[in-house]
Amino acid sequence: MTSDASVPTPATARPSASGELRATALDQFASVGFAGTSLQQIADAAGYSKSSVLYHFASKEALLEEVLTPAIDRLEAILERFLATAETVESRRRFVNDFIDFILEFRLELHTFINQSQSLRGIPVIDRAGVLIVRLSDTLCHGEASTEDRIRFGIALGGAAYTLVAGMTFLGEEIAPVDEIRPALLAVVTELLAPVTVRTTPSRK
Amino acid sequence: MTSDASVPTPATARPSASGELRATALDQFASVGFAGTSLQQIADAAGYSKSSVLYHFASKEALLEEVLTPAIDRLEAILERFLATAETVESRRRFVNDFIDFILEFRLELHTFINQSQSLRGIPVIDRAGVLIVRLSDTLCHGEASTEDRIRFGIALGGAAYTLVAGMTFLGEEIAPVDEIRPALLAVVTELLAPVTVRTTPSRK
DNA sequence: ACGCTAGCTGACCGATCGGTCAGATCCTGT
DNA sequence: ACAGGATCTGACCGATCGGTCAGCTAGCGT
Repeated sequence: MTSDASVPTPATARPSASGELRATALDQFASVGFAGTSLQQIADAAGYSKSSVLYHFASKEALLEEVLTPAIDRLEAILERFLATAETVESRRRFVNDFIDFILEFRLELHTFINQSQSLRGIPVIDRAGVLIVRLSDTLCHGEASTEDRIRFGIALGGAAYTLVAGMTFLGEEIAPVDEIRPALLAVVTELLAPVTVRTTPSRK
Repeated sequence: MTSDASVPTPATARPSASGELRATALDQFASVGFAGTSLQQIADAAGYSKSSVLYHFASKEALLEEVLTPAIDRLEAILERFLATAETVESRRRFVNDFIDFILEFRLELHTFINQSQSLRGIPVIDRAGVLIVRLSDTLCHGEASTEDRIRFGIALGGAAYTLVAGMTFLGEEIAPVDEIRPALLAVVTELLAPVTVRTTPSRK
């Protein structure tokens, strides 16, 4: 990906060491937490030495940044796209669809950020994600701070992050396939964020 | 609200050292995580020495157990009460009400458990809570494993835990008072857990 | 006045933390 | 064959981790 321009990169195999380390670190960060994950654990799980991890990434914090950045970029793109067009029932529905795809694709990154942003304040990528979430919330609530609307958004966000990572592992024994989860998740999140069936008009006082 | 009935407890002061330590530890566990919290931090924040913490609690793990146990006991009582009576629309509504009260009263404990149960497996109180959650989920879904119903439950659980602790701190700048949060939370959770029932619309728009 | 105990603390322990550094190994261009 | 950069590693560093222990102090029953 990053380093090898000429080398053919088989999509099936995982030749890149830094990629392997990123993936391993993400698993650990999402399940044990950033503070609870040691560089030694990451190295052992990925089959490298701790020194190798610090060769590829300047520090533990830098590793976190590299791991989370793609997800934040994607979320930012989704928000910008939503803001670029006038809001209609249709555009809001499309936004929710994008959002679901984002959640499903970056569930581990989302879970990591959602559950640890408080304790990781000061790390640039975390702060970036923080203002993004606030913008998202403000956008969906049209600036006016309706407590219930904000709670709807918070529950959809935190609930999805929890359910897809932590909840699935011990609620459903085996994780249901994405094609089964997606429609169910879409239905619930749509209900929370775009209650179109009941009140199609955006709440304006 | 956490009224020690007969003990002469001046509401302003906080006489109990172990109580002070429990409260401080809970704050830290919920915001920085169990692994991310050191005994030193807890001691400093509470104004004691690390040795004092270990005098009152046999170990860091024992401290966690003491901190979480009241919440788990309460949750267990709520479930047993729900199971004790035949299920009706009314009993389910009452259960949701109990559940909301539980979430509001034990938000920090719930958040701590919800977001860290994976990494804390093996600790008795965590495992106890785990089977409780599964029983709750099975009860609400009537055993039949409807993916959407399970997702509804997971989102309500994880979403509430997130919103009331992490979400509120940076979505709404100041935390709204409980009397404002409760009805909103009740509406959203009812919508998620008791979809058959008509939404209790105060419809004040 | 005395001893006893509960509460609390600093000194200390081995283990592990994130991070540095000097090589060892391998791979490629010449 | 050789040079040189990329990759990887073990040894090592100071700091901090959870936990132990002996001792200090204040209050209370006698």
